[in-house]
Amino acid sequence: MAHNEGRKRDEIRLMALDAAEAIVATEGHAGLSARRIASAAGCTPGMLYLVFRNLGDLILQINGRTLDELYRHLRANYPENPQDDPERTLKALASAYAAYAKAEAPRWNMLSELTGKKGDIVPERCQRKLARIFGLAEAALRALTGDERKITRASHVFWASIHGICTLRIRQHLSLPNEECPEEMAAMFIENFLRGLR
Amino acid sequence: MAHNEGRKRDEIRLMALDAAEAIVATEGHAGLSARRIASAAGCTPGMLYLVFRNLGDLILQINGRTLDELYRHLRANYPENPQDDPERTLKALASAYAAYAKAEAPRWNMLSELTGKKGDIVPERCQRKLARIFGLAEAALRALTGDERKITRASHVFWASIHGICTLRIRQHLSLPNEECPEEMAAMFIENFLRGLR
DNA sequence: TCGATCACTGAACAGTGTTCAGTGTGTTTA
DNA sequence: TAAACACACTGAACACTGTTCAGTGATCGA
Repeated sequence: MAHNEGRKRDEIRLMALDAAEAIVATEGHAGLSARRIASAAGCTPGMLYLVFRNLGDLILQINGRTLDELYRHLRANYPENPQDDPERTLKALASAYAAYAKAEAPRWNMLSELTGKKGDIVPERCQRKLARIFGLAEAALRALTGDERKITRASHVFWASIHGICTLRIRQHLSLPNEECPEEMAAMFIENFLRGLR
Repeated sequence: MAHNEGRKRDEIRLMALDAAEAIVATEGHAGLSARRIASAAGCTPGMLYLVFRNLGDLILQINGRTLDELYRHLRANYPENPQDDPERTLKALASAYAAYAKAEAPRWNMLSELTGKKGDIVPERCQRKLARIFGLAEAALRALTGDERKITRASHVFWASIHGICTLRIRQHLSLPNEECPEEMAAMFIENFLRGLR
């Protein structure tokens, strides 16, 4: 029993995460509720609390899977030799990021909302998933300088900017003219930022 | 009566907004609730719904006041002749923005969360408040080129990046090394972005 | 003073996250 | 085989949430 227990719990965990992701995909983050997740996953609300610390924990685990999916998506559009043409590489990353954010808007939005409501720092596991994504830009930037600290900082600036640009457009804080799509803004950022770095 | 009505309603509106802002400042966005706002503002929950369409509307109005406050804060650290030294101007804006975001973190966070939950587009009034803030950067960028479209796009990129950088740090998605403060990241961004533009 | 009006109330509704006494099944022991 | 135990699981209950609206009571004009 003791060793079955773990397996069953993990099955429920996965069923709940799948169910929750499906709800988020169709109704957005607001559609999530313990009772709805439980009924979609074929279990009771109480059971969720044997598997997750609370709903925030469940959302955090979805975010973890989103980061995995995002990484796979970025890798799929990643050149073989990122250092050969850093500008091309960064543009490819930005473009793939924007495409993912647009296609999976509710999931992507959830990454920023509720990232550990109260003092709950982002767990180490997620930090590592993020570091892996950051690393994709670092590899390209390494072609420009040997200064590792500069590379790290530049990749932080790069991702923060790309994320900011997508936020501006996709959450529609603004009604910008149509030609101001994330890709064009990202292109302007990358071209000038890299020209400055060189 | 009919003309008193308006005044009283507006008084209640202001009391409610003040009360809600106080709650947000001490307990964050999660501390807001119709009953708590009402009791702090000295009215009943039902009354809030005579003054606001719903809580989202109330939050939107707080966001409007936050944008006003932010604009005043940015103006206070704005050089007389922004075009004389664009880099200095943009750095001052970024620094002031980061300082505000840090000092008023809960209010600032609310700007991104819940920006019109469901199809509620950001109202025109807020759009104009935002445009006014964007304009501060545009004035500095005008020293570099006469192409108005380029200026507009560059200011969008500028604000998106600065916002992204602050998001990265203040929401603590990441445990970056301590020396990676928003100011330093913003400085790297501005220096290279401007060097590229010139 | 009477009547009408209407601003305002607060109980009620349908939902929320979360807990935990109780149930029923499965396993181990005598 | 029968009894005792263990424990995974349930779902009713608690204290909240946003929102509504029938009813109340004060204010105003006649």
